[in-house]
Amino acid sequence: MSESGKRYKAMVDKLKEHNHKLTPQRLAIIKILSQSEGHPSVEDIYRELQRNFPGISEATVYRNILLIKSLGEVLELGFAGEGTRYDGRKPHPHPHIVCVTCRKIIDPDLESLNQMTKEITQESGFEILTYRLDFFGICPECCRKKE
Amino acid sequence: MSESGKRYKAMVDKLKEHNHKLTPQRLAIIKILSQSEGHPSVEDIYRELQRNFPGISEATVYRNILLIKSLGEVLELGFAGEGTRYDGRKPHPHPHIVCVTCRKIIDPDLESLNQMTKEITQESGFEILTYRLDFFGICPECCRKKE
DNA sequence: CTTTCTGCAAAAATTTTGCACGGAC
DNA sequence: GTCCGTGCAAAATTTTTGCAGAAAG
Repeated sequence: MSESGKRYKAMVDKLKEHNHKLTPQRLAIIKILSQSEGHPSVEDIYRELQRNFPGISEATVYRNILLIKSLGEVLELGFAGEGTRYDGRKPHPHPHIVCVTCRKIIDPDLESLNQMTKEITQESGFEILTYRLDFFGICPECCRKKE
Repeated sequence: MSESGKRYKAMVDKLKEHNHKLTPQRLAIIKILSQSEGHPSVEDIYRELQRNFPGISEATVYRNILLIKSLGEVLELGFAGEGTRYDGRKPHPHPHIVCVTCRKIIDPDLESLNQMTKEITQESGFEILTYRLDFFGICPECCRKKE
């Protein structure tokens, strides 16, 4: 099964497990979340849905994302200056690299992260629950085009 | 001179350098930005200002923060779920630790960061321009209260 | 004096909520 | 049949914009 297929199934299972109904709108939303590589906004998801659900309401998108978020199946990414965006493919915290030119987002592996979390815990005395790490830069493709 | 005094002066200089007028409202806003340790929101700044400027407008706060941001003298921190917050004391990127209980934000020192940026550059081929790193957890004070 | 800045109010833009109907189970 | 979920509209937020008058330089 494809990666997005697995994510879709995991979300459906989580909904069933918590006795939430599987409405067509709800399923369509999790399908988009499980497939979108571009970290879509509510507005993106709403527009995408309108192709198959002409009468769908924005409130439905907001309410379902709220629900899916409460189940821990989507990662919410607030950016200053633009609306909140969502990652349903990898719902657990992970670093991103965002190309400021083409807005592409890549998920790198980072050895140093566990080390860093330890350092933070020791220095601050906080009980660290989660984190958010984004690098912003220009991707190799856009670097080439610049010249 | 105090740290906040230096920041205040740096912001005033930057305003002069770019031929922006030094209105009382503007000066009051940069004074708050240079002194606030709590990473205030626009709303926080607006309320604070009302003590000395009863008739001040929210639009003035928004417009001035936009200006100061364009001069690179304040760091904008967008969080999903709550409004944008600002750091005028350290306008260049640095890590934060956010207490999810009392919303306090503190600035830790982190040795591992340069190392990490190198790792990212090598792995991704991106030209890294900036980053954003926030840890979320429960601060020592709130940990204690919980029990 | 000139140009920018401010306050006010209206307008956008974004997210939440109340309510009655409809559909999943 | 029973609830939960949806669509719609209104409300609550948050941020931006237009304009006339005020004030900094």
